Amino acid sequence: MPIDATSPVPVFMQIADHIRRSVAAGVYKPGDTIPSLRAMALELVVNPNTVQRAYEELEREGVIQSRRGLGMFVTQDGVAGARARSLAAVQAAFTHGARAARAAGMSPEDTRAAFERACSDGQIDTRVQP
Amino acid sequence: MPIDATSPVPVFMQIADHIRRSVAAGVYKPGDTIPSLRAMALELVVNPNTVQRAYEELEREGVIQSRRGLGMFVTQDGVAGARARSLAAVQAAFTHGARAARAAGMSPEDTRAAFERACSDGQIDTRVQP
Amino acid sequence: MPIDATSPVPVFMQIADHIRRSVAAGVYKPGDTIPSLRAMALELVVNPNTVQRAYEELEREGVIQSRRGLGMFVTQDGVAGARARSLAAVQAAFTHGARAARAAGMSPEDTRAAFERACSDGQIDTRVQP
Amino acid sequence: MPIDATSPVPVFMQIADHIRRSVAAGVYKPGDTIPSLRAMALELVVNPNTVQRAYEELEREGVIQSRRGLGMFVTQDGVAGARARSLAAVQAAFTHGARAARAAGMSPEDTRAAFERACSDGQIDTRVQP
DNA sequence: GTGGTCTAGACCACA
DNA sequence: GTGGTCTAGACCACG
Repeated sequence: MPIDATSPVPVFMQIADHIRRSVAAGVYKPGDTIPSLRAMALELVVNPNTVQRAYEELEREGVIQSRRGLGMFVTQDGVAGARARSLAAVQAAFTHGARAARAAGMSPEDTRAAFERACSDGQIDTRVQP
Repeated sequence: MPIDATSPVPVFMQIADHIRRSVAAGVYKPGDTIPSLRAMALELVVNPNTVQRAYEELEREGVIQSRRGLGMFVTQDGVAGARARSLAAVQAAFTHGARAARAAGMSPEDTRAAFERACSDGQIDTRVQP
Repeated sequence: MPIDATSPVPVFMQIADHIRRSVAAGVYKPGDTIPSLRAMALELVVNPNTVQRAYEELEREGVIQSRRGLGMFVTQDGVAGARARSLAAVQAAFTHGARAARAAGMSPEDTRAAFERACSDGQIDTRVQP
Repeated sequence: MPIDATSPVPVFMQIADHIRRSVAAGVYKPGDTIPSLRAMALELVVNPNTVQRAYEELEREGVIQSRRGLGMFVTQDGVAGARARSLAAVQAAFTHGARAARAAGMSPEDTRAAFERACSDGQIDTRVQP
């Protein structure tokens, strides 16, 4: 996963978003464990505290559950929530883009063209490496 | 303009984005003045210093030029830059959305549907009131 | 005279400096009048209030004296002060440059070379047009 | 470093100039951190926000790079820029002095003498205390 | 009235 | 501890 440290959106949110999407996509299924705090921190070259905050966030949402000494497990009923939040995030991104396009005076055609371009670019595989 | 204080993207950037888009859309033309620091601050219910930061950014980009005692003026050749940056921002939003959709396991059809929904929602007029 | 509106040094000071130097150089001699407030403002494309502040500054220094309805006159004993202040300003500029050069790790040779270049560039005539 | 609050050049610019020169001189090398916002603010008896503005400017110039929670780091390729800007500033100071000298009617000999005096005065060590 | 700088002090994100 | 954003309110330069 690409972490953008310069982005205004906090790193811990980027991590949480990523896990949430992975759960929504079925990369991690209910009962699976997600990568350990330290493993994740090493992989992303990020402070463990930052990963911790992301995991806390997901636990609060009920997507994962910690079992001391065993790791973080994807819950049975958290998948629906993860899916809902992920779709909402996608919708929010598109809505934001559409509004910005309109505010900038872009024609509907150009806006649609930008979307098509985004779909091609989006083919870049962002799957997690387990 | 709607300012979202809870957004991870700083308020001053939201303001700068807004003005940039307005310039790109031709709401403010070269030679025009944009709303004064204090007027903008009052309208957005934000501290004047925050507006100032936004205006500084735009001045650095060459979109506007300050004249002490007179106001901030849209430059002749800053419009192209404003346009370019605005379009890039739109593209970035769509690309981000598309990537997130793919990462969440959304089908191309659902992704496209989300975009269409965004276009309808985007019709909300976000023009500035001068 | 070239006025730099973007400079951090206030416009009124730039004007005062210029007049002071002109007096020091003998362009305006004791008993002469300097250009009227409005003439100066028109020539420099500056607000009359700004010129006024410059003239006030010079009057406070004793370089000029206003005679109502007649204009601003260079005083007999103000010339020495104008000269002293102008020389001090020159000295200050060089000292500032020398310190900056040293702080930037420039060699004495390079520093001297920069000065020589400045002398060549300085030949640009900056005399007032009466 | 001496901060002159009465100078027409803003304090934050004085700070940025100082750091830029230090980087140009090799006091801070690529990969080094410069003093923290708060440390600098304490040392200069200045508000942290003021230091921040200076650091922002340097980051925009590419001289330093911020890492949240870690500090501000001198970049690999920002040193050249810092050097170039610093030399340009020295040149500007000398040119300004030379022009002022000429406008004040100083002889080339006196001008040169003023420069020599500046060089002696400039020996004052303005290195930062880390 | 305009923009520009500075301070004091708050809260947040990150290590 | 680090940097980053925001507020409230001050003073200055300019028109």
